[in-house]
Amino acid sequence: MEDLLAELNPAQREAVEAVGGPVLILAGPGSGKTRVIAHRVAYLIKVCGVSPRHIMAVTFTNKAARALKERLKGIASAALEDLTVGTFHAICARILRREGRAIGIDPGFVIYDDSDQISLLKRAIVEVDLDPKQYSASAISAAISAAKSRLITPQIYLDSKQSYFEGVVGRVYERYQELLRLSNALDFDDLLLETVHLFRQHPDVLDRFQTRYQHIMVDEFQDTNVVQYEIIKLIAAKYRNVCVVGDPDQSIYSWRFADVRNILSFEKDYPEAKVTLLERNYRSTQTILEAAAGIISVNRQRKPIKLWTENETGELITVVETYSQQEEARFVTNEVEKLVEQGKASLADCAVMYRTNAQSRALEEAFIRYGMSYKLVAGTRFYERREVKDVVAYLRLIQNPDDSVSLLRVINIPPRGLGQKSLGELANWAGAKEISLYQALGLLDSTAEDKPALTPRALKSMEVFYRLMEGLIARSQEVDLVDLFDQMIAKTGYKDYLLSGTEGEERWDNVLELRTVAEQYRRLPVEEGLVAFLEGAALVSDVDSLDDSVDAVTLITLHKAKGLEYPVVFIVGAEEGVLPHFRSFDDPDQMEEERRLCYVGVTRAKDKLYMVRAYRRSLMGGSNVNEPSRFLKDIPCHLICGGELWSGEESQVASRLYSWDTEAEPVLSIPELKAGDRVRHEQFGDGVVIVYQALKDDAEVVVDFKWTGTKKLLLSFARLEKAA
DNA sequence: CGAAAGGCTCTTTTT
DNA sequence: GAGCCTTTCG
Repeated sequence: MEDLLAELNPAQREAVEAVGGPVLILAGPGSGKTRVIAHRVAYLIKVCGVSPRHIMAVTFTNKAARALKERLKGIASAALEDLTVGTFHAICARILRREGRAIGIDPGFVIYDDSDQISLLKRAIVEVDLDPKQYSASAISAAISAAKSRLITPQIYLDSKQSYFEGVVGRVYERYQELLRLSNALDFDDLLLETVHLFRQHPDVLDRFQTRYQHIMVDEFQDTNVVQYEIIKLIAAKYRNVCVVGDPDQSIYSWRFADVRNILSFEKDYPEAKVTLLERNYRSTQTILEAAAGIISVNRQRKPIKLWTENETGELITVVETYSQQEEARFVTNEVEKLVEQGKASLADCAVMYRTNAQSRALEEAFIRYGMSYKLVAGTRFYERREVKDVVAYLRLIQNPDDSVSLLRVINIPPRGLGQKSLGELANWAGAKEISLYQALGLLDSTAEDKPALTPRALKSMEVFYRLMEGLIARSQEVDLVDLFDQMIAKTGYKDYLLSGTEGEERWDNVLELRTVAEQYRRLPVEEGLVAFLEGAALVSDVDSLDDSVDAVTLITLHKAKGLEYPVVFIVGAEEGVLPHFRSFDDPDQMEEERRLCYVGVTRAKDKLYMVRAYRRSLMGGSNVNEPSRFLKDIPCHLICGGELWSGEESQVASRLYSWDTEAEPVLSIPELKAGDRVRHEQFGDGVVIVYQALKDDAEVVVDFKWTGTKKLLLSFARLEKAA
């Protein structure tokens, strides 16, 4: 047990040993925070003799939860099955499955993701007689989510409405919750919110959890919201052994209603809290750390944490400007190739980070063309693909037939002749009776008095569908998850349906991949397996599926990169409008968050950092010329390497190192040209101008060269001569 | 009713 | 540029 502490520095040690009472750990990037959490749990178990079942550790992602458990296996061999480790959402889902009945939640509830939520909201909007064209479901969704994140129920919302729009939101919110209840479904926010309701309304239940979880730890505390903090406060109220770990400088989820002020609240709610600072960085070079400090120090509102390291100075930061996003991507692949050839890094050592998902496209194309393997974290997420959602919807329906979003999704897939009209009629009929759609289907042949106005054909079709589902539900009691999966596919004819459509093979492969996931749940009792499988499908994040064993370059958003580290990091799109994103221009608080986001990216790098920008970038169809990111200017000059220009090896597109001293671009003689002119290039030979586009002080031309094909060139750099 | 085509809007970050 | 929605035609 001594060696548990021997590997730690004094500050880390202090944090590990402070197991009685509240603790606030402010941990800078790379300061061994994950290590501290793991050692703290091990210390509780091995040294303090605390049973694992009395410990709860909340992580930000499922992957972090797995990593923590993995790490613990190495340190503490005790029985870890009883240890509670997971995200807030996963832990709350579990609590509600066991105890939700007390507040009227059926344990078979399904979890609605964003798109499920949007479809249900659209229905709610229509049902409260509002025009869905006038009110966007996503705007209302954001408002509702904001309300839920502040523990505001529809009643409270309506009672305190201050504007017409809030009145609208309130009405939709109210109906939306009713529809959720009818579908026996909870959305992401509900998982948290209902847990609070459960605890508040049933002190006896809360007491059981308080007694169970005598030690609580929360990672990434700066990114918790008010509801999450409330859950922690409720459970920790009895023993007050609560340890939160966070870094205000890495708070990047305020748009998801995370509230850094929770850190201040913590100090107020637990005045006796011990505060520990972890400031020694073990990850990055001096150079990288200094650059990070330069960037973050501009923020006004922050607790000064001063990071230091004994690591070596390391290499300078490479700041590069390329011509376009394609060139940017090519620069990255070229550079990675070079690093690999020189034996400086493996593919897996390298990560490319960007602000928006849309940026991944150009990168992906370059990697494919270059033949370099990469792993994209996200893209069209697996569970968001149409075919995967269809299959999941069928399975959800088997588990919980009341799930109306899933029912509407699949009732006409494959086509069963049930269009909007019939389904609208069914929905109205069910709505009037306040029953779920599935219940309505079950009543179709039995009700004598009021029948929905359906054509005999539609009626017949619905009955067939109902019997199909009844059959599958019956089967689900007898067979295991994989058998159920196969029978569902067979009985619904989904395979043939998929294969007859476009990209059928590819889509079918995805279904098979989903089946492979289902196999992991095969040994569980059927019902349990189905629930676990569906819960997994609802709560996975992209980072969770990041496979460390594959040798490939990682492409990832800055947000998702939080908590990760790589020897080599490329931050691309270092431009005004991209990073910082233009949506944050008019709000200083948001701008500070963009800066933190940049800081998070920079501090992911261990040895070598590249900051890349494109002179020209196409966004939403159009093409923009952006200034370099303001964050680049906050990196001290002496940390940036100057020297060679970067230009693509295949095309002579103008690219150059961004230089701070010379804002003015080198002035070369620019020949006056127009489309159709004959030109000569030193290297490419003779050609004809196809496209001429004037820019501010320059022009972009596309030239068709006789020998080398079409090239896009920037006039000021291309040294084109006008030929006679 | 359903498939296909055309028009529309909205594009930040995600458990 | 993409997905979603509506319209149109078979």
